[in-house]
This record gives sequence, C-alpha cells and structure tokens, in this order.
Amino acid sequence: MTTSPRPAAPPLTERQEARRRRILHTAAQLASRGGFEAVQMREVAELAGVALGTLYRYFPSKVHLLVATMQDQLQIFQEQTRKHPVEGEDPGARVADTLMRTFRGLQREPQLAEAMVRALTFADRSVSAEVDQVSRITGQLILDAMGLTEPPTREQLAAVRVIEHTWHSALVTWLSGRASIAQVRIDLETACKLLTL
Amino acid sequence: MTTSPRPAAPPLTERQEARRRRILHTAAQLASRGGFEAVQMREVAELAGVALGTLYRYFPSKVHLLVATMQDQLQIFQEQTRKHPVEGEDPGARVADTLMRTFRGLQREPQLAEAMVRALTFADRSVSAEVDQVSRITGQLILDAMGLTEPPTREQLAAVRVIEHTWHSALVTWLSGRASIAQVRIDLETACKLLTL
DNA sequence: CGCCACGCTGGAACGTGTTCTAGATTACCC
DNA sequence: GGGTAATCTAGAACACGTTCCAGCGTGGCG
Repeated sequence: MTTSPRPAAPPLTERQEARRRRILHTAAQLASRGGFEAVQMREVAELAGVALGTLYRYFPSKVHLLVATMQDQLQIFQEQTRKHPVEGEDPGARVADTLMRTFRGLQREPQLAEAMVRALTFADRSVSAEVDQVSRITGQLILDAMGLTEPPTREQLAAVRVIEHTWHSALVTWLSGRASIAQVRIDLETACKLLTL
Repeated sequence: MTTSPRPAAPPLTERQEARRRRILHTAAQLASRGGFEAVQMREVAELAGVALGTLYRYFPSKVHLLVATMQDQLQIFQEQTRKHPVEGEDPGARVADTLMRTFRGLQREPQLAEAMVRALTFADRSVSAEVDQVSRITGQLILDAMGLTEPPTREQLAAVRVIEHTWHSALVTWLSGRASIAQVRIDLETACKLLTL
C-alpha cells in the first residue's frame, strides 16, 4: 500500500496553506455551533473567503473536509497527551484514562464532535485513506499510553484494535444519546482488560 | 424512558402492512444493487407503488427506512441462528462463530450491508429508538450464542457490550475496505476473550 | 516585458432528500 | 348508506451537496 492514489501532494504555497487553514478553521467553527448539518459548503466557502470551486479543490467533499478536521483535532490531543501523559501503574488503566481524557476533550464541543464522527462513520471508500490516517493516530495514542519499553506483542496489538473499535463505537453511541459518559468509561475499561491478560 | 416519543403505533390495516412490506422489500432490492446511494426515495416510492408522501409517512427519512431494513434482516438471522445454533464447547468461540456466520450472511449481499450499516452509523438522535432496537437484537444474538443456563453476570454483560462495539466497528471497517474478513474474525475472537476471564 | 499555465472567482445548473398542497380514496362510525 | 376524518396520490417546490463553466489574476519563464 503506497501513497499511489493520492498524487503525492504538491507542496502548497504560503497563501495556499493559509487558505487551507482558514477553511478548516471555518468548518470547525460552524460545526461547533450546529454539528454536521450546520457545516454547509456554501457557507464554509463564504466565511473562509474562497469560492465554492476552490473549497472543493482543497477538500473534494464535505466528508473529506470534516475528516480532515478530525485529523487536526486528534493531532492536537496527541501532542497535549505527549506533553502531559497520564499517571498510573497499570497500562490498562492508563489507556482507559487517556481515552477518557480525549473523550472529555470532545465533550467540550459536542456539536463539533458530532460532525466529525458522523463524517468519519459515513465516509465511503473514496475517503478511506484519510479515515485510515485518523485510525492510525488513534492507535498511536493508545500505544503511547501503554508506555511500552519494547515493541508490542501480537496479543497487545490485537487488544489495541479492539480498544480502538470500542472507542469508536462508544463515541457513536454517546453522540446519538444512547449511552452516558459513565457507560462509555465502563466500556473502555472493560476493553482495556484485554491488555493485561 | 417510556415509549412516549413514538405515539404507540396504531395497528396497521392489512393493506397498510402490505404497503410497508412492499416498501421494505423494494429498499432492500435497490440497496442490494447499488448500496446506500442507489436507494433513492423517488425510486423506492415508484417501484413500491406508493406516492412519495406515503413513503415518508411510513419512514420519515431514508435513514429510518434503511435502519428498518436492517432490523428486518437481523431478525431473520436471529431466527435462523435460533433454529440452528452453532456447536462448540467454549462460549467465547460460539459467540465469535455466530457473529462470523452473521457476517458471512451480510457478505453475501455486500451492497445491501453497506447501505444498512451506513444508515445505522449516520443516524442522528431522531432515529435513536430504531437504532437501539437493532442494538438490542444484536445483543440478544450474542447472549443466545453464549447459551447461558443462568442470568448473565455484570462482567458478562460488560463483555457483551464490548463485543457489540467491536462487531459494529469491525463491520464499518470492513465495508470501507480497510480490513479483511480474516482481520474481522481476529478482532471478534480477541473481543470474545473477555467472556472467559 | 510579454506570455503561458494554473489556480481562483462568481455564478449558474443539476441531482436527490425532504416538505408541502390540493384533491381523490378509503376506513370507520352512526 | 351517508358523513367524516384519516390516508393516499400526483406533483410542485425547496435545500443543500456537487459539478461545471467562462473569465480574471498571478507567478514563473523565455
């Protein structure tokens, strides 16, 4: 799996980078207000000061745009977590705590979270590279929290996958109002038991 | 949590029941061909022989329609599984096998699966009752496979939740082409280890 | 400096989910 | 059977994601 389908992104000029950031920022702002449906492409374009066609040149669909927003946010969380890792003896507990911390970060802007997660799960194959990237960051977040001194075992990697599934699905469940935060915590803790088998 | 938001569904006449089934059947058929995007409300209405407004009276949105389709399909799987439960000693293995069997059932109509699962994860709060129903059926499927002789313990229920999360998220991952069937099986087996702790 | 290729702009246009309306049909009650 | 309220029909209309196009800037190259 090389980077073949994406044509090796030509480097952006400064103005282009600025436009890209303006678009992402606008999208996040609109999403924070009204969630997925409040992110309307025409409005994003207008508020970001670009033409609709340009917006689509940068992000080929609304889903691409919101998944890119998620990448952005996750990376911020990741940096914060690396600067201030959670304390604790048990790796499982550290992972659960780290994810719960991220969770509370999302909770602070629930509408934004809704928009990003809806996009993430609604994404079809044309977005799979970007979604994969998000998945990779999440996995890395978990691995970081485990604080390994040696490469992870096969069993640990399998456990990480299940934790990631649980994290993702629990998020969806919470966003649709079908589970409480407390329930999410319990689910994550349950999944994290797999780390210390 | 009573059934208050849904006004206690007035019983349908025979003609109405037939219409409902015709709509569901048409939706499944279109989905089987071209997935989520091939289920177009106008076309469903036309092929099912009802007016567009009527379609919307029965299913208030495309997502509702497809989630109802999923309910339908899952119930069929559930009945089949109850008639022919999987063999085996280990409860964890039985659960994993049961879910993999259901998985292969979905695999037989991948486009239909795509449509139903996309709808399920895209559903917002207005569909949460229906999504919850799907979740309940899935949970029951797992509990059935465990073959309990006494009520499940708290730990078992927690494990079932994580297995359900894993099932759901693995399905999404497979549908978007980011995981193979083999990987899905591994993930499910990993999650099922939680049952025999 | 002149020219070219490329990116950007404004805006029209299209497709599909969803809503609305006016009138026909049906189901139910007396 | 007649009256009435609910349901169904056909079709227009609207909203928003997406595509497309013609022309304008702009930055780099001879």
